[in-house]
Amino acid sequence: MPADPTQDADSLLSYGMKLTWDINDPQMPQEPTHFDHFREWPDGYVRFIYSSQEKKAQRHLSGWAMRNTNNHNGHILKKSCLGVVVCARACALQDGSHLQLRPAICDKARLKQQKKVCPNCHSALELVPCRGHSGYPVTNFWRLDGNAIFFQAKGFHDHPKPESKSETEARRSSFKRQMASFYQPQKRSSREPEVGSTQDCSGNLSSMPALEATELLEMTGDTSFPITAQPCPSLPNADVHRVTCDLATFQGDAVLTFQNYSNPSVYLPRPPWSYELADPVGTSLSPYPSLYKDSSSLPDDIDWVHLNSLQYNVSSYGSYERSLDFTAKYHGWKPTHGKPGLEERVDYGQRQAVTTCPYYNPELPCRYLPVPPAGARALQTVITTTVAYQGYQHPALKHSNNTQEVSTLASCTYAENLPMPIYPQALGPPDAVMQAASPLETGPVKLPGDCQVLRPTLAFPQETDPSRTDGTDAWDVCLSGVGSVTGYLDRTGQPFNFNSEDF
DNA sequence: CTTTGCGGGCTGA
DNA sequence: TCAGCCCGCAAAG
Repeated sequence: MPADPTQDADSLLSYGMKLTWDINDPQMPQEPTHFDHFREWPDGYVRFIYSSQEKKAQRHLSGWAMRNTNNHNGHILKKSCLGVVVCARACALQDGSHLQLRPAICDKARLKQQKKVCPNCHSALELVPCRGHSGYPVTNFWRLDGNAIFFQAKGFHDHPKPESKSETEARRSSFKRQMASFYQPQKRSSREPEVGSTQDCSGNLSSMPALEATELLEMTGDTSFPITAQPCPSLPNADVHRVTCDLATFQGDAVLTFQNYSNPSVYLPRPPWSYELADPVGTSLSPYPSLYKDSSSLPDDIDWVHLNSLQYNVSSYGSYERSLDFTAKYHGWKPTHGKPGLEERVDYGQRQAVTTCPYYNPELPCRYLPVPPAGARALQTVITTTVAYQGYQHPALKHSNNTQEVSTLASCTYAENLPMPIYPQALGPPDAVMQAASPLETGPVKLPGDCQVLRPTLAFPQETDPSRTDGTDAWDVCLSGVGSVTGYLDRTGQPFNFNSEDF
């Protein structure tokens, strides 16, 4: 492999993170010579510097539903996260996924949106607010300065990703096309090709046939509902690595998510869990083929029942993700939590330590651990170990000879927003980039786009609630088993996100 | 109609 | 003073 400057350890930092600046500085770094690649899903206390020519940066786009917030500073655009809209009953969709709608940005539209019902179970919708910034919504700041657009994010999103804007738009347009074809069947023999031809590798679209279009109309009255809201993992290069999201292969799940949130009118605090890949020994290749279980056998698998309670957002990625979860167990996924404010001081590579909750470990009781002493935090580090998943092929990939796709998925073990500065050399063909992300790598490997595994400490205001200090709630969370844990995990986000970001 | 950005104004720390 | 948030307005799609 030719030398790639971005393989340097310190290149793991975004260009924006390499420089010392704050969005509020009187003087920003002048005339940056390098820019970061646009990140659709920034998460954490990150800074990026985009080219002022970057269209998405110009539009201050984000995958997260960010609304404008007045900070009384005309030079700095501030946006805060609206969270995600979910089914209050957390019903499982046909494919096992859950609704994760994009909150309408406009207040009025959002109120209308919340008055609607889940298209799947007709129960109420619930807005899960973002509280990832010391109890407040995550905020994003944009500042145009010279030839650069400076971006700074504060806080870690403590909820699943909503549909991205592009996904929402794609779904709506697809829905409209489907409607057109549905009511004009004589002109179009089948609407399937319409769905299949959709560019967006989204569960929303791939599962459209799960419900009849007329049914959708009756249930929703408009086109604002995705059939499944969990964005399907797509690959960094949608053209080369497009994978059909085979959600239909996932039938065996009985995940009772969100069961602690049955009242749609109350936004119950969520346990301060986050997940971090703590892989003390897991750098070796996993014996995956022997571990992977076909989805058809899973419901009868007791081990799987246990694993299922540990897994992270099982719904969207189907059996593929279940295998990842299986791997996660073997490689020490740790739920973590933190306290408000601490992350303020943390930058990439210095994310604070986290407390491990051993509930994923069948040998240990499930306990909510209190905030650890600062010293303990200091001992913890971000793990950027590559975990080998390549033994398993996503069902959608089984028919492909492109094993590179598998390694692409398998290698995605890095924190979301893994900073990747954009140097001219780094803008090569995606294939080359992905090859660089071989699971055989022993060190951190950059990935284009956003891959999310490491979850830094989250900040929750309720963590200071005295009623929680005895861990009772945590017991509830843990011992309610599959439901609560995965429910929160669902809300927390997806560790394996492969967002289709343009290259 | 919705999104987006702007800005006035209020509140609490 | 700062941050968060509510509101209304206007432009744009």
